[in-house]
Amino acid sequence: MAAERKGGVTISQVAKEAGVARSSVSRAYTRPDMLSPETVERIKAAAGKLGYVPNHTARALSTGRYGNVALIVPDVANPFFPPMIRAAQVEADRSDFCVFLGNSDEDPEKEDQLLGRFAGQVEGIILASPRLSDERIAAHALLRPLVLINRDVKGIPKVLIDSGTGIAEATQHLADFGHRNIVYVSGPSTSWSNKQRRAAVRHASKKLGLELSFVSASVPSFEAGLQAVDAILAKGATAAIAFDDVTAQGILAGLGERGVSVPGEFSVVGCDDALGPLTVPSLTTVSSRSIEAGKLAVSLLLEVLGSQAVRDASYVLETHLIVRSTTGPAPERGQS
Amino acid sequence: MAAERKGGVTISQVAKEAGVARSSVSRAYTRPDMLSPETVERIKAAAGKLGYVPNHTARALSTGRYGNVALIVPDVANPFFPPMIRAAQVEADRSDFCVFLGNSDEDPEKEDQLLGRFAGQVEGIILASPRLSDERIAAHALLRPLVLINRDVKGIPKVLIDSGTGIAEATQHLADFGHRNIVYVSGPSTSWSNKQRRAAVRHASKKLGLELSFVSASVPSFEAGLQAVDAILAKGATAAIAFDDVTAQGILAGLGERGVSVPGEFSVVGCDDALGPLTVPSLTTVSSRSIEAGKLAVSLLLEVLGSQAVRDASYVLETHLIVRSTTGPAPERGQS
DNA sequence: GGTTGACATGCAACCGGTTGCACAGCATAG
DNA sequence: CTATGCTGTGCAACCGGTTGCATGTCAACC
Repeated sequence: MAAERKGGVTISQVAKEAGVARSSVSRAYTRPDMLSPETVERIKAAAGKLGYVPNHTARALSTGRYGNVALIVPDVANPFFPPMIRAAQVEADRSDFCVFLGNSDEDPEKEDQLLGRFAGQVEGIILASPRLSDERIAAHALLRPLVLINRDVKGIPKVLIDSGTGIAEATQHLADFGHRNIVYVSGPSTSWSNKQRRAAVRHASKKLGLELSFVSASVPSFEAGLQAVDAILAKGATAAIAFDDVTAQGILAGLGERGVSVPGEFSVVGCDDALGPLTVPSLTTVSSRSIEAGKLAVSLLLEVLGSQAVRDASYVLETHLIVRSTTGPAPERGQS
Repeated sequence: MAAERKGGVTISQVAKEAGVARSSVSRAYTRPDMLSPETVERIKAAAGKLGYVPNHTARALSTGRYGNVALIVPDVANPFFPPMIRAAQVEADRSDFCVFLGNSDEDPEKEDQLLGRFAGQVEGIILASPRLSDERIAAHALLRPLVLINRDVKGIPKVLIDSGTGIAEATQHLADFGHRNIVYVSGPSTSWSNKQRRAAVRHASKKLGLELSFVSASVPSFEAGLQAVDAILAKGATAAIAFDDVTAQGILAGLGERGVSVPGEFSVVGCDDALGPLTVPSLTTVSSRSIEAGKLAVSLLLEVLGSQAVRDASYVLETHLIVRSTTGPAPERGQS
């Protein structure tokens, strides 16, 4: 009722109103069992009357428990991340934690800055697909609990989405369709996922006797995919596996512009299933499990926070090929 | 260098190391002009040696300036929001603010909870497309600075994306193509944007003499769009304007399943330009300006924080139709 | 040469909670 | 009837900074 202007009703005001000591008010909230039921009642009544709400910040300062975690991603707007962010959010919520979100813009330095800015108001940090060096990551991990997503640094708990399995399936799928010459359109060089995917496609191609070339789209974006098309066609390939779905869509758009039909003349495979069946033609891609990764990362972090023990836990999530409509038989070879 | 175990190098440790008082260390960071240059230098050196980082929380407690803002959205994974979130993030960063992200899952109650949880550790809150009642919003606004996006509550600063202009253009566009019977597929009933769009399409249809019906997709999602298709076709319409792009994509997919060609037999218009030209066929839609909205909302909030004055400011961003490939001439009318 | 004022720094209170410890009151055991 | 222990509450220190005020120093001024 009594909507005091701005700011704050404090513990002292409640204490005075209820005729008890400040410490009793505090305990009424944190350890009510220490007080007689009547006292608790009286305090709660006074608090209600004044509209008292415990101050999160003050509590954090004296207990060291902030009730916050931070999640840092390279690009919020990349459709791979929102579902993950959402899942992390939900999971944190279940334990009454708040989530700070950081966007590094694919920039390692920015990532470092954010890490610093968040420090001191979070209990732990989740770094998703970090672009930072192993050394810096290890340094930060020394200062506070850290969980990685899609990055493998020794001694730090992590959740890895193993796109290798899915990529291998994709390569096999293309080979089955008779493609002999394919391209892998790679993503950020500092991305663990990119390294993993690149290695997987190389390994599978070798095993299957496919000719493989690489084209680089340093940033995973629609535009980068679009711009990669000329280079891709120049390699004489009949199919491409892209670092991610967004890049793949760019490639599709570029092929369309050049009158190359998909999947008739050229096949495209994405990765991360970030767009779902939402596009037409729907994209053949590799499942990502980013939702599980987000959820898992938070619960892993909270677990680490609970038991000081810095468990060097790793969760690995396997992926699989999802065949939709952008892959088909290799075209008959007219000329070289 | 000296990587002290966990937690924190404090101001006191730095003070001892540098041989000065705690207050001087504090001032070396907040008001260096009050100290002699040499002292500042000596303190910074000591701080560097110890690896001192000012504690955000402690500072917030004593100054009341938290350096945090919260952004609450109904669904992070809805592609309309990520670009907005990103823009808000970037803008906040420019002023050294951190961003809490909240996801309400389209649930008013959850929204209320989040508002409560964030209170006490943020200086201000941005509510994007809130599903909460006007009363609750006004109540929260009384307690702390609040900025709304796509919601119009009297006396509260806001950024509105006026999709009305774009929707009117879209209706005109369909009429020009000879469509006489159209459907508006509406979104969440508590959404201000939905009300606005609904009103705009109604108004424009009336003016142009079009027959208009409504189909409801209570939640804006691909599935909801998919499920709305039967109802849409039952209305005998030749074109649909959807509440947003995601719903529109669902409609497109549903039409595809039923063998209805777009734009040959049926035209579809989305709203928000959330997907860009990313899809094939690319979606005719209404621009959203969500990036500007996110940026503007943050700068407006920071401005309100700067000058206590609760400016009842409103920014209105006009929108326009973006014609792509999902609209075309109305089909010849074979039968009724 | 004593006064004045600017400047640099230290002291101590404060922000709003939490928590170890002391203490009073009362019941039970010896 | 005193020793013992438990329970409920208050006191005061502490978390890590910020900030108003007091103090000491030194140069400039009359």
